[in-house]
Amino acid sequence: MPELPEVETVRRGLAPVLVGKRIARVETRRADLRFPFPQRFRERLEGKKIASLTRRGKYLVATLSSGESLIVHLGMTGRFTVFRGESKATHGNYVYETGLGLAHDHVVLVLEDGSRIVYNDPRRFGFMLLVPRGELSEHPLLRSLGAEPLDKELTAEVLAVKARGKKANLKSLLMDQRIVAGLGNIYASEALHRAGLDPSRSASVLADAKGRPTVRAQKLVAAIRAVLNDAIGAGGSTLRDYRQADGASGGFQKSFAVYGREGERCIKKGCHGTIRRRIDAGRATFFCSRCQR
DNA sequence: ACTGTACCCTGTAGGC
DNA sequence: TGCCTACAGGGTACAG
Repeated sequence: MPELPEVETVRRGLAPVLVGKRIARVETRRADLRFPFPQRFRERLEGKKIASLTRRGKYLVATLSSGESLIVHLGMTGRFTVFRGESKATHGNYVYETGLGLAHDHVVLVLEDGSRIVYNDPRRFGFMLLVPRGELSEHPLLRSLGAEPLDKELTAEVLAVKARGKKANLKSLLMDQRIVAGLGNIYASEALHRAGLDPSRSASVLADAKGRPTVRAQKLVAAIRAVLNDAIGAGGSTLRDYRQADGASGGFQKSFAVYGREGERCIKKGCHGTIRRRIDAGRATFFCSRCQR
């Protein structure tokens, strides 16, 4: 579910509630998510202040006053919802009764101001880890992450260097978190459509014989940035599970050019192609066979 | 060193 | 209605 725009939207929703606040109490409703919770998980969070909430790729990183950082990945269906002290709150179709909780409410952070931050995750592909702050950048999960697409570090040059000599196709390249951090199945398809590139083309078209970036690489970097920024502006994309921290749906699914639009007309000006769906590396890929080359 | 497949888990949609 | 299959935003562990 959550790719970079969704994680960033959740971060922006949580930050005003969490940053500068102290965690009074932690409830865990089971022993594990994707991985077991860290040793003494609750004790290591309770009484600590949250100094900052940042994002790296699809990871959320909360820095604690104890010197440790809480790393969270939302997996496919992870969701944070904020409840500000009400005994009963309704957000869209999501109803939460304090103290009871819904199925799959796995973790509750109770802040000293009474706010409750509930982590819900039906499929449990998400996880939470605690890492000493100094070891954050060397942590195996974060260490190998590629360029942050909205920062300057993602350039056509970087993409060309990483794509050189690769057999993988463009879609797989964009999905590879070691190359670019934060793109998933939706935004890889959407970015390739914006760039006019066929997802099944070899990634090697991004570099010339000397390893210099091609025009295609420049177009692709611009398309990645644009689609991610547009999606963040719309509060992310809601297909089924994803919600913002206040329970609201995202809006970018209304602007998909290709994702989920199999059989429909291409919306690109002057192109009257039909959107196709294909399985690539086990994942559904959507594209226009006419304007994506 | 790379690549494709199976798998983790639950819910939902569609065909029969 | 119910049963069965396929599929879903994630990543990883393998086998080849």
